[in-house]
Amino acid sequence: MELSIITGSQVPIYRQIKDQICQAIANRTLKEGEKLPSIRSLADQLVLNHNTVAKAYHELVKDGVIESRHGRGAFVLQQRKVFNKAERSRRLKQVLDLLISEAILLNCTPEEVREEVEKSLEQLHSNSGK
Amino acid sequence: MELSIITGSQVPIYRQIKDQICQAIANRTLKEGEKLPSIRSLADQLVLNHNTVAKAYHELVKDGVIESRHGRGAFVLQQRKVFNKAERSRRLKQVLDLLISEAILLNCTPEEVREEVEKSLEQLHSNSGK
DNA sequence: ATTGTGTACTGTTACACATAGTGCACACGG
DNA sequence: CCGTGTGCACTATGTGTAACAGTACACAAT
Repeated sequence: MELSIITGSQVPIYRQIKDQICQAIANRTLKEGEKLPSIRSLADQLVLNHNTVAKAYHELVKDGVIESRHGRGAFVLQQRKVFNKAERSRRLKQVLDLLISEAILLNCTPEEVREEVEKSLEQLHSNSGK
Repeated sequence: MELSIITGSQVPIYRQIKDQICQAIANRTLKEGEKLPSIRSLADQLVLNHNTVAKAYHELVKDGVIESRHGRGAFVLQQRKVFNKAERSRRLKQVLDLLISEAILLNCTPEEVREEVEKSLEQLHSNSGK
């Protein structure tokens, strides 16, 4: 597990941790059932307060990505939480509203947005090939 | 100009104003050169503090969408600021990173993301048909 | 018992959002 | 010139979130 944190970013640190762990699971860098670094050791490694890492882990538990066992550690869930179609659609739409606002502001064509979306979607391909 | 503000939303009010004005320009509800409602009148209408509306207008000026003339009011710019391709790509990517993180978390397929993107992109079609 | 772990608090600092209020400068119409 | 409408700039306050600092506790493995 090697995470990189950008402190100057607008993205909160706990969110960066959360995102990178999700990506690591998608990449199979972290496998199902595998143990995550402990809250304190990851906090030491990243030179952060342990509460910040704990918040990221707590969000991942809430989202059904990992499981934390008191006194033992945190583990990638074998069975990923299944969001129903409506929930997925709702949560994607929240982010897509931001995307559309930005596209209007930048005067992008729909084609250009599609092109950029395709570029970014490549990160999903590795996950779908399981 | 009829804007609707959702106070309970996670989206800041000034951002909602900014987005809706951008959309109105894209929809041709607001035409180039047209005068926007004054900061104070819009604040009264939406029952907000004038500073909040002023912040939204200031962001729009910064982004080259509108122009504000001291003592006269704010106007939609005739000549929209032109962002170069690299800048557009960079700013889109910031939002797309969020989208990908959410897609990984929700276990979406690339196809499902494309589908949702297409739904949202319909808001851009009206703009491209100028 | 000791160590490593997650959990749960209390404080504190910093920043963003929003409100409230005031004063000032500019533009326009009487 | 004067009043009104406007944008601009500033201070101050309250609220919420992010992050840090520190502490205490409960559980698990050895």
